[in-house]
Amino acid sequence: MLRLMQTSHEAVIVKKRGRGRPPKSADERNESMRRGELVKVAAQLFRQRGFHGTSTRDIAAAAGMQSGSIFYFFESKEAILHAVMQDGMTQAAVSQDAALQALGARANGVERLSALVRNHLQIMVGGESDFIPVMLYEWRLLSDAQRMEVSAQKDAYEAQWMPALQALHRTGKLKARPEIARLLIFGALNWTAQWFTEGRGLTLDELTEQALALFIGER
Amino acid sequence: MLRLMQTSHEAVIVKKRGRGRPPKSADERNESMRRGELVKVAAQLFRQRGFHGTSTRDIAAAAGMQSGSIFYFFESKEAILHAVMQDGMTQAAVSQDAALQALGARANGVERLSALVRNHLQIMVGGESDFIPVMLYEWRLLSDAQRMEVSAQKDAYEAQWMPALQALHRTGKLKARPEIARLLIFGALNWTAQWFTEGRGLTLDELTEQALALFIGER
DNA sequence: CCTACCGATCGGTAGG
DNA sequence: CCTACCGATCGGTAGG
Repeated sequence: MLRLMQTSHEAVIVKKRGRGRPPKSADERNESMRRGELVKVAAQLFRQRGFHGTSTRDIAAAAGMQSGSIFYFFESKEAILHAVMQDGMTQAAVSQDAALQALGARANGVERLSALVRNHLQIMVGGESDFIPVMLYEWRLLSDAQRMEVSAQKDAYEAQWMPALQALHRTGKLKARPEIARLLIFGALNWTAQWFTEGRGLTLDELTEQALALFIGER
Repeated sequence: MLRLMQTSHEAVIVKKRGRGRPPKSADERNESMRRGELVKVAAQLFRQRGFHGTSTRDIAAAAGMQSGSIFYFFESKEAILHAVMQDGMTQAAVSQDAALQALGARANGVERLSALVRNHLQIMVGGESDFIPVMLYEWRLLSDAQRMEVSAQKDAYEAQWMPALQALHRTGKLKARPEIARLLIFGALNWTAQWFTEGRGLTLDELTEQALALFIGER
């Protein structure tokens, strides 16, 4: 796990595939690609069957590997779950940043909340990503240290909702306290993963519209 | 599983512990009590550690039995989960009926929704029952037949919300369509199991108040 | 209900 | 990355 590198003046301990060093060689590029594929198929399986309902053999087979090979890329099954959640939160943050950027600085509270709700629903039920649903429903399986890491990403993601909610509260369109509203709203949106199927009676835009109507009485 | 009883004129097949026959003898009373205890401790463990995170040995130990003895009462681990959900829905329905009865017939939409929200939150986070949280988060682990049975109970429970939501929609206090509002509202309330801890900053009544404020702009 | 046990599966590892 | 394998755990059962 640790590699000892001898330089002219000192001994330096470098973590394999550590954060600070971008992949360089062709080998390393391939390795990180395969790793990413594993995370992706694991996310799909975890979403469909749950973490405990998916064996490491299932993941390996779905990625076209032998069962033991997974542990060349991850030190444990739990580490795969952690990676799924980290990648998912990173994706979600990127997507949310883009949605807010597209709005411009002069957007009002209704427009901002509308964009945030729409983006979050897209992630939850849009079928493009399995990461967030897994994160939400397998949360407790992480170790304390892992949970703290992902929590930090989640907190940053959710914090971006507060300006919009506070603005809406000030103008009287949101009657609940912004902090509590945030928690209840995320509940309502996250739960859609349980019942919403795209194209069955309700489109994503209509769902967004109904959610806005429920929370602030307009869209 | 089946017991053959010989009467004077015919052979009758009677299901052991079938629905139609209430327990009679002292043995049967004890047996159904022990069964109920098992369901209760299983609900606690399932809520804390999840279905897959709980072994049948854990359940047996918590009930003061040997590991094999559980299968005298239940034919499988899955059957215990099913029983947890059935008992939970039955409890929830009783509690909800009582809450609605207490209101009287002249209650308006706001009062009705308020009572329903308060009762549901009480079940979710009140600490008295572990059944509903288990039901909501381990839903997909049931077999199709089991899920259909519990679904019927759940549908009846949720149907009782519709008159209140429709009345509020008519008077313009609820802006979203009642059917979609119901789904989003249950999401918001069910999700509280993830973040709400009684007595930490927010009481159950305050939470009810905030939820009502969010959904219909008043309490 | 208990005792004693089985077969299957699972996460993970050594060595290449 | 693969092969070959291990120890632990698990749901469930036979027989009393």
